[in-house]
Amino acid sequence: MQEKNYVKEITNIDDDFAKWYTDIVIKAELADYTDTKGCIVIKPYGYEIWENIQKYMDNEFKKVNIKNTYFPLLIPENLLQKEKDHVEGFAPEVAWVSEAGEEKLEERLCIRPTSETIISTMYSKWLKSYRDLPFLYNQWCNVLRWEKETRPFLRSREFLWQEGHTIHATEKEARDRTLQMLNIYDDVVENLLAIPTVKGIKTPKEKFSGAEETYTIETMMYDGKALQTATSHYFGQNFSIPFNIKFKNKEEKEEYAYQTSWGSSTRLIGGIIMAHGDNRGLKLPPKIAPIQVVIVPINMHKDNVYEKSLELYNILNKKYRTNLDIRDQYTPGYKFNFWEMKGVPIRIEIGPRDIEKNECVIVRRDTNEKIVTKLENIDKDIQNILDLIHNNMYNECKKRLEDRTTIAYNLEEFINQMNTKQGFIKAMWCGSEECENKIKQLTSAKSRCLPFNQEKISDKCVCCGKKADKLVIWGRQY
RNA sequence: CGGAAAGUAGCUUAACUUGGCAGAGCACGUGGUUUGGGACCAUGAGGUUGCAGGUUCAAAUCCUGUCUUUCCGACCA
Repeated sequence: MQEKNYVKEITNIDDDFAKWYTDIVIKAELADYTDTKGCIVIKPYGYEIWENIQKYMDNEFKKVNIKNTYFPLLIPENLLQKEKDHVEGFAPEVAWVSEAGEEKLEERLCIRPTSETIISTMYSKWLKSYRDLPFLYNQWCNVLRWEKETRPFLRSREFLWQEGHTIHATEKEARDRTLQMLNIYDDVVENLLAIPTVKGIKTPKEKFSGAEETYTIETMMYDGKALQTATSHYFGQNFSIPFNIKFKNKEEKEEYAYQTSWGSSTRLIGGIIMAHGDNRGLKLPPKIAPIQVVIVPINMHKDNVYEKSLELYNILNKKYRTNLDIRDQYTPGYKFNFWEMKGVPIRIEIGPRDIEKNECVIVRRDTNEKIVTKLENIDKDIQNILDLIHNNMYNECKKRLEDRTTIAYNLEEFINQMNTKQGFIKAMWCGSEECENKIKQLTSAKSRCLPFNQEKISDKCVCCGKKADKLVIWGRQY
């Protein structure tokens, strides 16, 4: 039984990972290309993954008092100009509306690439007193960035995301909030998506345009490249001063607010595909899989296979997202491959042989293990196996992350390691942007973050050899 | 933005070099037989050869432009 004959029409994951990725996106019906350049349509199976992430994350936000809002898609040009770094960071990829019908607009409107500017403007209007604070708002929306090169979910011109924006009376409260939201993202990525993370702070070169500090959740994909799955920014007063977000404090003095923003996008779906997928196709973490259990009846028209399958479906569907595949035109073998490609965590096979013994066969997507079980135990077994699958998927990724994280003490080692085993490199850094640039130029790897979990592996910068006290995780990125 | 490659039915492609009826496999529709790892028989439908222009009696084929996708690099919360 050869893998090659097993899977048709999907590029081998080790031959061409990029091609494999786009094959999965299309064949598993997550998304499709459209006539609008650089923009994809997210199909029901992909959108349901997003909804499942959204549902969980939104609930976590609400637990920490975040309220949802909706701000305009269009932002007048003058607002964008107010924060210098921010405008410089985004200007090259902003799309403009300059006409409506036959009429040329007096002021151009930018299609939001992110909403700091318009939200800050409104915050400035709304804020009067320290008693009003904090403002804890989020919005689920689309944004547009005129990317030159696009890939489904990972980088498209229009994408869906959530952006949270908060203002606070004190620096400490804002800083705490920045980290609190980062921890929510960390929980989502680890416990919902089963992807281990590296948490840390970005170097000044890599931080968000206009931020004082940017915190990040970094993950490693199948090929060893890094994917930034979410970020949380502490702005200090960088926006509140130009946007005039101020309030009267207890001492009756005017003070500028302290601000945060944090975001995560449909890029998470790209992360799921690339962290977990294999040569049989997509492999979805049980907690966000649109279909958690698929029942494939065998010899459906014989005995009472159909009735038994339907019975089983009715039991399971109360508790799990279940699908009963009664398509008559496909053989069981076809369906096995089809649902594996779609990444469904558990398949149940039920045919005359099983029904005779009051059993069915449970097959795990992650290990391909077949488990025969009594029908009366099915509910309990499914829950256990879904948990096992989640943990196993997490551990597989964790193992890869550990295997492909190496330590480098000098530039020669760094280059050698990055070229032989693409992954993360732990190395000391002196703090200079020149060293970051040099490493980038020589290896195309960038600093991912200064991990919270700092170790002192040496006291010399991996690049220039000068005194260094910061540990940086480096890697090539998506 | 720089370099490269590719666009023919939903998908994979043949015909292109040397201009002369656009052909196949998969997928799809219908009827039937099947069903424990990608079934089979019969039959049917599906095309502005990415788009625009040029050369020619004649263009999928030659020329020019353009659009899109993919890959590599630059850039990029």
